Amino acid sequence: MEIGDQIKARRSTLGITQSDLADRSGVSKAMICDVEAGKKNPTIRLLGQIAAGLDCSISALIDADETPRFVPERRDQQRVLVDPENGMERRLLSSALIRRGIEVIQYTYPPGADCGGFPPHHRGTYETAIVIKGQVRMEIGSESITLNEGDAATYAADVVHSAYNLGDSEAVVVYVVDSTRASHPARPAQRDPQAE
Amino acid sequence: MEIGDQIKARRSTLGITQSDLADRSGVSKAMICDVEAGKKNPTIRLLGQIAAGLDCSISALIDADETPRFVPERRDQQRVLVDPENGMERRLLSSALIRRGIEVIQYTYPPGADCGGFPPHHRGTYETAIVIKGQVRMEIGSESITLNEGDAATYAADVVHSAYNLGDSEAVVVYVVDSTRASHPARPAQRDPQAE
DNA sequence: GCATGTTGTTCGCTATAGTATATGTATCCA
DNA sequence: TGGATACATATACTATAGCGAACAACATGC
Repeated sequence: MEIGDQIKARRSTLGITQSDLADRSGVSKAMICDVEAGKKNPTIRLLGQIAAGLDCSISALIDADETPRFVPERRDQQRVLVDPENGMERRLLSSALIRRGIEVIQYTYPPGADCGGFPPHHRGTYETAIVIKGQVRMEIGSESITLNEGDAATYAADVVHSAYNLGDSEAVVVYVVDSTRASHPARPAQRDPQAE
Repeated sequence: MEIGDQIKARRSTLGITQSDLADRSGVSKAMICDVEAGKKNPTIRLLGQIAAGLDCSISALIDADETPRFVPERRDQQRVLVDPENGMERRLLSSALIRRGIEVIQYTYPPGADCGGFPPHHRGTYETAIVIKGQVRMEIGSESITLNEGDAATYAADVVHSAYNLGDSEAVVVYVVDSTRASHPARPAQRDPQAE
């Protein structure tokens, strides 16, 4: 979906005309028309004005994607990975949001398992870890913290980070990985400079 | 943080010079210099070239924010809301990501409680619901689905949506709300058109 | 019919984005 | 003292972003 189409789509859902948008954004009517038609290559400043007029972010206009509106993810249909070494289980809970740069993953750590560490993600990646069950020790770069059931933590994941099950029963942790602003974005984020 | 500073910061973390970036992006050296210094108002196309040269998305350059690198969120320190009417509990698990447009919230539904519905979020908002415990019936717009423990679902949350605890014990659901591309973005997303 | 809007498009014109090239200025190394 | 490298700045030029205003297409009305 092209950026002009995105503007046009948002404008029509708001039920406003090009003239209205011109007034609200302070951008000339002619410019609105040309940008929607893909005839002009707007500056970032102008795009910011248009986005403001549309009550949305510039990113929303740039990163247009067609995420399906409803995606059930039954437990028995989830993508599961089990480490044969230590029995650690990894479940992907949100495949639909991956293209938007967000992952939701559930880890189940067997009791006493040494689950190794994760290599650093790209710069700008953040994670939220939520301990659903058990007690885990997390090492994030130089930080180190013990989380009990119900605890959570959010951290920059661009360093080596790891979790260890401290308890004598299995531990369950849900991770929300936000790479929406990371280097080497997961999703195809660049729009091609259209030829003139 | 200004967009030029963001480019400069990412460039230096990559350890490349302005000339290198000019080569990698196909943008003139002089332009790189001026954009970094905030003296030019780049077009979206040029910004795309620069972003490609920096291996990141345009959004990453625009939505610069300083999210703290480590935020523990102990259960007894979490922001909690309890509905006196039906005993429903709401816990905010990730306050640090809110400014990035992502919320992680845990709901605890008492058995048999009618927990009402949620009004539609803004267009472009998506949610992932993960049933940690119990059995809930979810109504999302015209869709309707029963989720058991371990099930998850991702859906566009720009329609009325609600969850009902079907079981005879409490149900726990974790919601990941992604409004990174929504209208009326939660975070201050527009950059001010800087005066020339 | 022909006024009167309303929405979208095209037409000049001016300001400026963007280029290549040259110059200045540090710093570091020989 | 010279010569590399990395960054900043200045100049002259071309392409085009962005504007106001006129224009077309399609409705409505009387």
